[in-house]
Amino acid sequence: MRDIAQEVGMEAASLYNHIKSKQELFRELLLNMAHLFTKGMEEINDSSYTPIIKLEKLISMHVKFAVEYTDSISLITNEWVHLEGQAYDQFLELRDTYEKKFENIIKNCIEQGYFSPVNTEIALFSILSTLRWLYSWYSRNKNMNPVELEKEFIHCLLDGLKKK
Amino acid sequence: MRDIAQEVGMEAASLYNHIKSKQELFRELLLNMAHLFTKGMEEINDSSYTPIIKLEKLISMHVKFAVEYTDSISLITNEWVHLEGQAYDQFLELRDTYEKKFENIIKNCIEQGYFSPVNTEIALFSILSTLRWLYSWYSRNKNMNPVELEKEFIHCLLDGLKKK
DNA sequence: TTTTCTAACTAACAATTGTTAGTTTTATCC
DNA sequence: GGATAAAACTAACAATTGTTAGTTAGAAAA
Repeated sequence: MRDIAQEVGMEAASLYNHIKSKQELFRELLLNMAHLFTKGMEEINDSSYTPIIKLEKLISMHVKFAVEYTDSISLITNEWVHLEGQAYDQFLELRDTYEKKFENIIKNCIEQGYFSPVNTEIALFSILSTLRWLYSWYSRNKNMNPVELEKEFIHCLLDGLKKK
Repeated sequence: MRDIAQEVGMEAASLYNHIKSKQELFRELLLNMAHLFTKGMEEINDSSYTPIIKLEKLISMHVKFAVEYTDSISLITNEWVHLEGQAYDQFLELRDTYEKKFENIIKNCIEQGYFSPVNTEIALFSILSTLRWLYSWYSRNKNMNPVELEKEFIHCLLDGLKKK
């Protein structure tokens, strides 16, 4: 809290005029970010695009967030375990439904003949790991061009799954 | 330290008969794990296998470590930033040369016509992210069969890169 | 048995942590 | 200009942290 206070130019105690506790601040940051992902997923999932285009739009969203909210993404990726009480449960539920929807889109790609039949759980895991760690590679390598990045990802993550 | 002491059945102060400091213990755990990876990489890289087989062996190593040393892998993946002084520098150097060698093997795959020409930096990043996060999916899903896992990974991570 | 050494113990330290109580400053509105 | 509210401040608290000093138990060596 003293570090945060210094960063915004006040004493640690003064922060408590604006927040109720450190946990509240942390929870707010994390759940806001989680809801951003949830909202993005819903918009994409409810659209009428083909499942492949949906995947491309999801990848695009992850790249955008990694570049735009690098710090928050670092938080949500690494520190969510420190959420307490019902915030922890709520986060896990948001994450779970996000992943389920993501996997369903992959399943649709297979059903509709775009992808060859693969283990969707592993495909999901592979894609999500890459997207979730993107922020850390991006902060090591700020000269990566986001647009280029997005294009390469769509190629690299999806083309391998496509039917020949 | 009190938690660790309880886990091994003694008082926190007694730990200091065995270690010099918390940092030393932490450093020991982390750098040992880092050297395991380095050693594995060297053995594979110095072998006379084709670059594709080398990649398969690397994947196999990551899967094995994720299953065998789940906790240490969690440490090395998430907590390395808390290394101090020269241990920090040493870790970064080990990681850097590991990644460079990994990328070189991918480049060899392209040069020797196994892979279609891709951005090797992004391919490396994608593969490594997946392998590094494997431990966390494995601890969520202990019923994953390591042998099956390895096979699926080799398929999922490499086949997408191969020439048709 | 006596000595020695290892590894546990108790008690306490200093530093750091999130937080609260009470006070003063700053801006806003009548 | 005086009242009011918001937001900063100082000072301190209680809890937790890594660690040290000094002591004691237990096994091995003499």
